[in-house]
Amino acid sequence: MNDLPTKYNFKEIDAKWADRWVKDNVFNAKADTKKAPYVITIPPPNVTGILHMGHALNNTLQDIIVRYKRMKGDEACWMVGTDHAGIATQNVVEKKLAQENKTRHDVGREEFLKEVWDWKEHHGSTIIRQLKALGASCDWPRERFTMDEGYSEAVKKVFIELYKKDLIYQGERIINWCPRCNTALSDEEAEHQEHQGTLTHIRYPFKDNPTKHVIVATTRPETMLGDTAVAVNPEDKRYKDCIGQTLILPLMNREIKIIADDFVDPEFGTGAVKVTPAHDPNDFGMGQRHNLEFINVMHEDGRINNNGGAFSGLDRFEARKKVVEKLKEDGFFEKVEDHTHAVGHCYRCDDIIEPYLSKQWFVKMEPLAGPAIDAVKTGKIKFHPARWEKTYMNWMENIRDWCISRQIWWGHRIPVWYDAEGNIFVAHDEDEAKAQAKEKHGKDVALRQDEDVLDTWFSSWLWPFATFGWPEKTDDLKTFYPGHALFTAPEIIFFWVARMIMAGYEFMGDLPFKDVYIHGTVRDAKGRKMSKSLGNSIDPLDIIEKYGADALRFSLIINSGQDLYISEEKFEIGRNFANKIWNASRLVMMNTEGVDTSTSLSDIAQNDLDLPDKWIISSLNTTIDKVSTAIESYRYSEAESLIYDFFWKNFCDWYLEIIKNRWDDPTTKQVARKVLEESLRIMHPFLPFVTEEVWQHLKEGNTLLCVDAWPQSNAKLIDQKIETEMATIFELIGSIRNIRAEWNIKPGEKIDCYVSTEEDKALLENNADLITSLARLGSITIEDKLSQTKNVASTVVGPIKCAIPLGDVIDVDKEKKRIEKQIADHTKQRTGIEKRLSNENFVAKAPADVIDKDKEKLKGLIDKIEKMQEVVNALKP
RNA sequence: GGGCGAUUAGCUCAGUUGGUAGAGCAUCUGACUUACAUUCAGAAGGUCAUAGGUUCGAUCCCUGUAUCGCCCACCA
Repeated sequence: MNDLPTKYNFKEIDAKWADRWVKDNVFNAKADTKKAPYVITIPPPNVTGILHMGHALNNTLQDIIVRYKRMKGDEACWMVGTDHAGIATQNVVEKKLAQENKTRHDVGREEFLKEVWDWKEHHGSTIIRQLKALGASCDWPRERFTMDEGYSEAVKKVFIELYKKDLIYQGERIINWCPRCNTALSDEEAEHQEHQGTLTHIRYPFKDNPTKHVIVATTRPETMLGDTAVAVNPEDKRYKDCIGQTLILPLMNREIKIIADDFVDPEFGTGAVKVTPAHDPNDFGMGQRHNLEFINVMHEDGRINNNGGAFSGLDRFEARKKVVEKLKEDGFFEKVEDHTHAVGHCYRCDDIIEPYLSKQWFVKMEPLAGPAIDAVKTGKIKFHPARWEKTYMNWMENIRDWCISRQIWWGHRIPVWYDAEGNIFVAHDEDEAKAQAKEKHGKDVALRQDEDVLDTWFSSWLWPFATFGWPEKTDDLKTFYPGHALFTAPEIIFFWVARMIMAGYEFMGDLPFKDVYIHGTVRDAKGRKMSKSLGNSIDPLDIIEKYGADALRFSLIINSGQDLYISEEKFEIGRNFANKIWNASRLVMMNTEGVDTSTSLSDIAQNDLDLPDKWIISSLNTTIDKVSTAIESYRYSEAESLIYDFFWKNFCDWYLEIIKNRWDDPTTKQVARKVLEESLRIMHPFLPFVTEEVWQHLKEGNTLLCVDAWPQSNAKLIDQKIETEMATIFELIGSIRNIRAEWNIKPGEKIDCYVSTEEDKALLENNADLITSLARLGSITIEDKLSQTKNVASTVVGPIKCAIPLGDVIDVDKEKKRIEKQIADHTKQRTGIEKRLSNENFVAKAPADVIDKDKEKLKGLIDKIEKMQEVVNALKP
């Protein structure tokens, strides 16, 4: 039991623990806990989702903090679940139907929804399984779905509440409409493609003087049939006098006014724009601002309707030709020129999308934004890195109303019913709506429910509290709201983060979380976003298979500064490190069998320890401190570097090498064993699988590491001086090894060292054994003055601490000059700082800690200069 | 067009309150040391994009320029 297998078999280990942790239910938080709760909520992945690198990064970050907090003794709850992802999911099922040559209209709404639910039952938990394989320590029994029963209640309640508060209204808006599919598309579904089109210039004559005209330009001439104004920039001198005058719309003979609007760019085209409020999003905006008439000239299938006069019945492209012909005939045509511009295409049938006027539901956002803005302004909610606050503020301060209705079937159906007269009844269900209608009409009337469903984000924005049972007043809600942190990608700050904050204040009266960590985007080695269509994505599941889940996690995090540029070799660092942990553990365990492990490091340190033991204990405690701080400050890659350096460089490369021939010393055994144990603890959040497996062997299966304690650092065990001294010794040994090779000194031979200060002399003398054994020398002699020989040595360590004579290599004069230059630099600094400290202005204004720091620096500089001066004085050629 | 970033070794990036530039890959040199070759010891490689400014001192703070990128809105 106490031995590790020779081979680190991550596949077996990963699978074993992923399974065991879930089975033992160790990640389930208790609502009736006495511990401090720590709560994060997962950005719910789409039910259609499969784990990609972005997920892997996002969830590893969350897992690190949640495992850390759990070990620290908090009641850690990582709320988990999936999002119904309206459009994405509907697409999957529609595609399936398409294979049978059917559309959703063929099967009908009810049957179609059954199909979607069916799909969800069979395929909806793929990503959950994958998260488990990644090692995510989510609160699995609490898993939710944004369309499960209770959650749907929450969504309805929110809609009704907002409606009652007059914060939800029905209004008109331009949406993307596909005339071929006969459906509305979201902005995400409209693919903009560069398109070689034309810009047709048309003359609009003045009513009072038909010989004069204004020229407008358009890419879609047929829309002129619905024009209700011409707009110019208010600052445009060419048109200043025309503002307010009346034009005659050609072909339709409608009187339209010239209006002034800032939207118009005087530089583009003629500086005059035809305004078609019903067929263009920008014109729609102008239409609202100027109270224009909205004339819809098109049927849903793209044919011109009766508002199009002589052109009614024509298809939109046919009409385009005919309109231009007629304009030419009637003398209103000015010219046509080529024009390349982006045109929206339907993602499904690739047909050109028509901006189309329709009725939609909206949420008034401005009243909700206030508390959410304050929360960030006052620092109650913090972004990490802080710069994202600017992005957030910029959006919040210019917030626009939120269009929440979607013309699809999969989702939360809008809880609105209409009677024959179009009266609106907002209710939880049809019965309640009927009751309302009965009250109004005094009798039973037939109602029909709104066909549309709600935007997916309208359920996601309730995630931090709806998952805990809201609107019921549950124990969960009481314990786990508000939460603590949110981890997500920058592109959904608006869609999701901002809205969750608003919902938190509106419905819970409190913020949903205190910290928002925004991580980078995962890209390929060339900087392109990873995507299926580009074929450049690296599948995290492949990496898990090939390198192990720990390797995936570790490598991702250590690369996670801003955006991550990933190629497969990047995962070697994690694989190598996990392998190193395995083998170092093996070495320690082979040599410490039967050792007493009940004594803590603090107690062991009560004994009179050797320098290397003291050093590794000090270094461990320093690392524990720094890693804890780094995790709590959301600096994960730094935390990993610290762990990596400590474990690999200090523990393995130096400490384990030093003690190689001292395994019979019981104290050393204890120290090595304990340091390994503590190292496993601090490495666990980052590499949970390998550390858990080693732990089981080390502890003979008595406890699980994932629910064991995070180590407490002991300030008494940290000795900065020892750490510096050891660094010096290591540097020296490195040099000696190098020189040995260079000068072909055989192992066991003698070498002379020269030091320049008493301190260094003592350091070397006290550790002569350590140095000779590690440098594989027979012995060293230490002379205390560099000046005693003319031909001093090649390698100088630090600011001339020690030199090794190996012939006529060093030039003492040169060495002297080098140090003198350093002294000069330091002196310059010194006078600079002195000058600053004697400046009354500075002393009066600067904060106390800045002045203290200056003073400290000054003291350090003076020390340094004095020491170096000594060295120079000693250097006599 | 609006907003926000980036520019440091051949590559990918650290560098947190301004004080003599760091890591990992890659390259080269050495080591077969019985935990690990997914190893160990070293070397080489940077006017910190550019031009100014503030400062005794700038990779760091301020301004301009260039190049690259992201988000939002998309131009009749």
